[in-house]
Amino acid sequence: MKKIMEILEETLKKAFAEAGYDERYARVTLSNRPDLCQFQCNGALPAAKEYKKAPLVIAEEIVKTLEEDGTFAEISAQKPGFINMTVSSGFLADYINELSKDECFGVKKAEKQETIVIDYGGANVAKPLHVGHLRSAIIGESIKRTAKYMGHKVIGDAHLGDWGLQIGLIITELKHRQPELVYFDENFEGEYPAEPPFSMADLEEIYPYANGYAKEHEDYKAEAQGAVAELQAGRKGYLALWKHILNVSLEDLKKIYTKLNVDFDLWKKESDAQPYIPDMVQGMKDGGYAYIDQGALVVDVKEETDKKEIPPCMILKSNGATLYNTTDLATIVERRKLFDPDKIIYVVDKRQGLYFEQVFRCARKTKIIGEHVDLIFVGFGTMNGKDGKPFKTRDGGVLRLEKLLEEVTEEVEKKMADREMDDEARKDAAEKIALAAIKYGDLSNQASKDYVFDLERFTSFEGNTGPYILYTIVRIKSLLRKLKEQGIEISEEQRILPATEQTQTDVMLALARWSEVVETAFAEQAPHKICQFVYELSDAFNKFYHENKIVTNEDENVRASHTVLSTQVFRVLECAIDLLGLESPDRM
RNA sequence: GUUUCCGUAGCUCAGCAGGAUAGAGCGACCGCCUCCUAAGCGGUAGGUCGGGUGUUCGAAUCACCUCGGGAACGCCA
Repeated sequence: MKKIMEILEETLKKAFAEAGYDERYARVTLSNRPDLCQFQCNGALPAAKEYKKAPLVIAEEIVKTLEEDGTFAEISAQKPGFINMTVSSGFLADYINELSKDECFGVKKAEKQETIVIDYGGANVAKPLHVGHLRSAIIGESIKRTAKYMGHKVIGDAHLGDWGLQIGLIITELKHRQPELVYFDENFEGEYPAEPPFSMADLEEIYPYANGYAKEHEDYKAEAQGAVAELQAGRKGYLALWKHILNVSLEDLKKIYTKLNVDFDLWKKESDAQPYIPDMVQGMKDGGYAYIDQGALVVDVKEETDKKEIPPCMILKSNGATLYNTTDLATIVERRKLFDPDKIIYVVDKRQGLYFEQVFRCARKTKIIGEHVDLIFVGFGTMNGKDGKPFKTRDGGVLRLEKLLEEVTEEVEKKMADREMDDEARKDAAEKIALAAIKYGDLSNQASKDYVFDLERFTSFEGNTGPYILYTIVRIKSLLRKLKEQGIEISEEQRILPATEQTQTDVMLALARWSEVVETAFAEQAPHKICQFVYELSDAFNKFYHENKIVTNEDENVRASHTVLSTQVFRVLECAIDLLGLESPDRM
């Protein structure tokens, strides 16, 4: 289905053409003066220059040809040369009724289905998820859902970090603590134990300790790096330990991601790309791209047009070990082989921007990825505390994601204390509201910017927050439930009547924007645009709700019409929050 | 040092393919429940869009400069 603005634009184009002007001037936008009109066209202003006429004269000519058009309740030429348009309530009602029949409420499925890999996990094994992983998960999940909704074939990959220095650190620390373990006996020939020699809790303690220690002790760090190299070279005992670490962590990670309503289609790990490395590296050497510099194997990626110095992309460290770059490049090889994607989207901390630029350039230069494949870096900002500095716990430590969820849920439960609900429903609602508070608080900001995590504000049930959105949905659910209780059935054929007052018109105009919002949110990887829309629609609906009796309306036709309109709002809101990765409770 | 991002109301943020009086929310103040969830709705106050110059009929939006803050800049990921 065409968007409402496309319809208006076509109408205007005809008018421009008829009046002898280029139809490219007929661009229609939302009005920035809603007090005057709903839509506007500013084309007469630039056209004035080309045709050497006063803009207002042009605008008037256009308006004249459209005055009788039933689309508009009002169309007029204003001051410098604006064309102001307000559509007729009949046209709007017809339009919304048509949209209602559409499966996706007007969203056009992509004409060409693309295969898109979205890399948005980045969690490291052996490290508990902390708030730093939150953004990647939340934003990536939303982008993934939006892409799927647009009809693309999307593969969300957790892409766990299981092959880097952190494993070396853990192995080293274990070796120091329990040198007697068979994993460290190079002459050991038997089967390694099936049970891991540590629990997740152990790992959570070991890693930060080892990491801190390595920062202060060069030799210890060197030992850890050596362990990584040995692991990568295939030392059996280390491989066995690595497997244990992986298994223990994976279970924990899956649990928490489930709680976050984040589900990956694929749980690939850095190590999975290892088999692709030898050939890839060989190819880079054979192709004459890679050379040895200061002992390390690198590929130059700087370009003539660069304003800044782009360092070469390192492929192998001077000790022969692979690193992040190697793995990421090999992962591209792997993804190409397994999925032949049209696009790979990386949802990563924006501080890695330069790094990914290097990797992307290297991938293209060495031809491990074709020109037609889009490599997209979606860099997100830092989540800060109220002090404007990176989010920390009160004692300065990193806050575990689980803990954060708990705290927010508790906060919500506190606020729900006076609600009359049974415990199970309350718990369910509190969890959904808490998640909405966190996710909406995050997603409503532009991803690339830092933002302030404010528990008070996010869990507040007022204003532009997740809870407010859920509340709006719950209100509609409640309405529909009431209707059912009273045995009132609304036929599927029931149409929405033309609006008789402003709040209804506003709801309908908001609904009409859905398709455009989803499409831009997808094209720009901008979930915050969905949030903005969701808020505006909720706001419009709450005003409408306040002004109108729906279930209790005396006029049967109006009641039916209002109910259908509410149902459509409900449909769109549910769909929208699903794209954000939220769920609404039945009551709250 | 180089590069880059950001600076919009007291606070948190939208707006930025240039267009009319720059929008929300929170906070402050004032109102609205015999009526479908008041977790709602209405209203008031609050801004030289960091500063400057330029391009333009027109700049929060584009260019340049400047101030302030963050970040990145080969053997971490």
